[in-house]
Amino acid sequence: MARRISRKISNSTIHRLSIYYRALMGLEREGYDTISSKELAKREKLTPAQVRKDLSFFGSFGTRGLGYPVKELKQRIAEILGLNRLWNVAMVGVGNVGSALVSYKEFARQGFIIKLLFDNDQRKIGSNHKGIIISDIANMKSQLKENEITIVILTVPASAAQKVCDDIVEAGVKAILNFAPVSLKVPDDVNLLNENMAIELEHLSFSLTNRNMVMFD
Amino acid sequence: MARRISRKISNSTIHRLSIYYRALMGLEREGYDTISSKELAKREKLTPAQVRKDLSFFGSFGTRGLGYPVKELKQRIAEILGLNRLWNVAMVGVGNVGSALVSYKEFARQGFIIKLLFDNDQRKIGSNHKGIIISDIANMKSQLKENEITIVILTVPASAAQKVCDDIVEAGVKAILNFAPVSLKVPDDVNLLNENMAIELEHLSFSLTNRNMVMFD
DNA sequence: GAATGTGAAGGTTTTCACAGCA
DNA sequence: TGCTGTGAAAACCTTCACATTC
Repeated sequence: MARRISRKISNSTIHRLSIYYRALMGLEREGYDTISSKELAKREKLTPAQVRKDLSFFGSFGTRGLGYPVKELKQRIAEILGLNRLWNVAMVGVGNVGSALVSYKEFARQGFIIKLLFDNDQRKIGSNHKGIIISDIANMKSQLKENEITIVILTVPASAAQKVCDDIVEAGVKAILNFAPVSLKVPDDVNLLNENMAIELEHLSFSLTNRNMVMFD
Repeated sequence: MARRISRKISNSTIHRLSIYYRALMGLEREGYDTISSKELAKREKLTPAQVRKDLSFFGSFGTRGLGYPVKELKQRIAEILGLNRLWNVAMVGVGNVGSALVSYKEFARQGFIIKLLFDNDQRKIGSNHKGIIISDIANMKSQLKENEITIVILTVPASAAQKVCDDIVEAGVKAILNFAPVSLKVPDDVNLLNENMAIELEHLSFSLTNRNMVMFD
């Protein structure tokens, strides 16, 4: 029986779990059977203690003196992250970003299956995009329910995002990945994550601009 | 004269600066002249103390009893983030993700101008993509230098990423936004940020899977 | 009165360091 | 011996609370 998690796991730990998972996929391909926290940390530019602490929240997967079994640890992290199953995903807004993400291989590889596409542009509705017919956003609510969609990727313009988001919430969806550059209001039981690629670039421009942080006064 | 920053600013603070910046753009459009930390925090689901503390690292921009002047604060944050100028950006790898990002409006709006596109696919090289000719990746190093590119967005397949990254570093570029799902090695003076949209989805699937975190043993 | 700016307190995350086990 | 697992310490980040200013 899977052990329940008894404390709040930090976002950083969850994020690193995804990083370990990818590293383990690579290690498996490279033929490793076991991996030490030291080596795993080195590859991902973390500390060995960090790796061990992160994993220890979920159980004891390693062997003292040896390290962690690559295949089993990978499988165990997949379980923790919920990747040992398929997730029905819908994409709302099939513009630039949306249409690129439909064919983003990394999603399908981890079990995120894009089942439905929605847009409000009459020219797009009914057309086939990478094997999926684009539906009218007017029918979204019922279709999200019928198709048991559990995750929505929101890629509509900022101005439309809150209204569309409200409909998604009303359809009972509890997880939204929002690409619109706007802060959305959702009930407490809905998981909303914001993704904004411009913000990452801004982080880079900050670093370049403030390259020499010198003591001044 | 711009005050130099005397301590290490945390990544979370930098990230929130981008959030404040977007909020201030909205407030300006809505006609606000001043905004209190309380109101700004409410809009972005933060605490007033957090807002004030973040801003205080960079100076005193507010007026006691009144709040912060929207226009000036926005301008000041733009300076801090390095958004009061243009950045020459190159995109390396014009596949699904890359080609979508070329027309991502949010980049140009913040001054990130995509000047060059590179790919290694002979069928793509020479073709015009949204007004930019796709160049042969074989000529990348010299062209990055000639065009004074300061930021590179890397959207090549994982298997090619490290080699391409090495060339980018050799061309003297100090900031890379990497979309390949692989951990890249760069020298200490190069700013590397990883962006992986699947990891965000995995965070959501973790939350859905571990929805009821119950004390157990 | 209202809201900033900021030391100090409180909380969270990371790192240390070592006991315990293969 | 080598490496995990983990309390305790250290570092870091957020919130509190209040003196200060408009």
